Amino acid sequence: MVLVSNSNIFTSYIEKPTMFKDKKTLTSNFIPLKILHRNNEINQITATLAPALRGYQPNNLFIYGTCGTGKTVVVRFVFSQLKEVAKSKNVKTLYVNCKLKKVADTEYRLLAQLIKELGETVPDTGLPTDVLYRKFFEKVDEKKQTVIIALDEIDSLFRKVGDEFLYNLTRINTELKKSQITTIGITNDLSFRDSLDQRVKSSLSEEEIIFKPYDAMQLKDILTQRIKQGFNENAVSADVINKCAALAAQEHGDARRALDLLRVAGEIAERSGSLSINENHVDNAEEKIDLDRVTETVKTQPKHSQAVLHAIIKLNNNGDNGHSGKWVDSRLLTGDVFESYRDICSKNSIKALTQRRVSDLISELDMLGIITAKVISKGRYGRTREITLPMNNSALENVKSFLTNRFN
DNA sequence: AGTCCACAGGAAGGGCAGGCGA
DNA sequence: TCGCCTGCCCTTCCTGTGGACT
Repeated sequence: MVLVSNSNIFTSYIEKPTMFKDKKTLTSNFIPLKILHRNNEINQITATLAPALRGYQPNNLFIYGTCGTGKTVVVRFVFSQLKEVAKSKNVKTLYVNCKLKKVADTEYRLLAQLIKELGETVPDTGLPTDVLYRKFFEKVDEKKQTVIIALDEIDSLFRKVGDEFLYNLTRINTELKKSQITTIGITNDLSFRDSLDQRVKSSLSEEEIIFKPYDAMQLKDILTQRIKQGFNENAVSADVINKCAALAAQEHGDARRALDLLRVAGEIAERSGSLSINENHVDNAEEKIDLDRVTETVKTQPKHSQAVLHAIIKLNNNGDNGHSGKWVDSRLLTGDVFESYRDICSKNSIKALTQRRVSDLISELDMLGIITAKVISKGRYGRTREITLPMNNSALENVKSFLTNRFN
């Protein structure tokens, strides 16, 4: 073995000048001291939760708003403020993201997570759910207190396990002797409320707040605020801020997207040896974010999902769906994808799943945004899904080369 | 108006891995 | 060790569906 140099391989990285002052301020989970353009929403949530400080039970609250409209950051900000004042007032706040896989994506895991937040641990599996409910009740009811639970991305848990857990949570107060619980549901899905059971709907939506998307000017303000904390002076020009804000405004006023663009553009610029960001870096960042998202999602999918996607890409490439029926066109349909998938499985000595299961895998790929699958009817030639690939060329090439290496 | 197709998608349940308490 | 519980992934069985065709 030959040592190239005596100095540590990371020395040059540490010594290199950087444009970042504090990179964590450019991430979406950073809570700034002042939240811009959300005064009304903060005031409404504060007014809803304030009775807890006088020992009354606050109303349950439902918060709606598309991605990156500040719902989570506002709730966490209000919680942090509440905690400051409520130190001796027996108010406890719990925040759980129901979309976090293996953390709170089932009724059992959600309860386990809530119990953990209250300072006790339960096994990851093995206990009956009613035992967990009892443990949770006991822990909450240990002393006179108001517990406020924020359930972020509550719709994804609902889709998986139904609304029984919401019903239980909203009815829990009748079981408690000393304490009381308030639930805050947070969701991106504006139609979610309609899918709830009437009894859950009425008790959970005692108060409702809708977060509107940010416009380009508001996004500019938010970026400017974060740039002051996150970047050195002169690292980001006004043109770059405008561009990031405009791109994110096109994406339904998504502040998270704007911050990601800025941070990734900064990383790209720094790697190319620059100490400031230009508009090209932002373009590259936009492409990189999409590319990373798609390829990372594909790489983490189970083997059969990857095989289904491989089948779709292969058929899409051929421009020929291979079906021989009367209905002749170039659209990809479930039946053709299933045939191609079976072919891939047999070539790779994998036991193929049933069409019913493959149908679910296609739905899952659709939900992840990797493909789009629309149910169509072809009259007497049946009902099926029409599948298309919305990926851009570079993402498609990346995914294709990964899947070609993986399967024969 | 009735028939027919090719699925979609709901419901029920099997099999497996893993934890807990007796 | 055993019985019972869980989550997860999957199959089997079934009903429902929209629109072209007869």
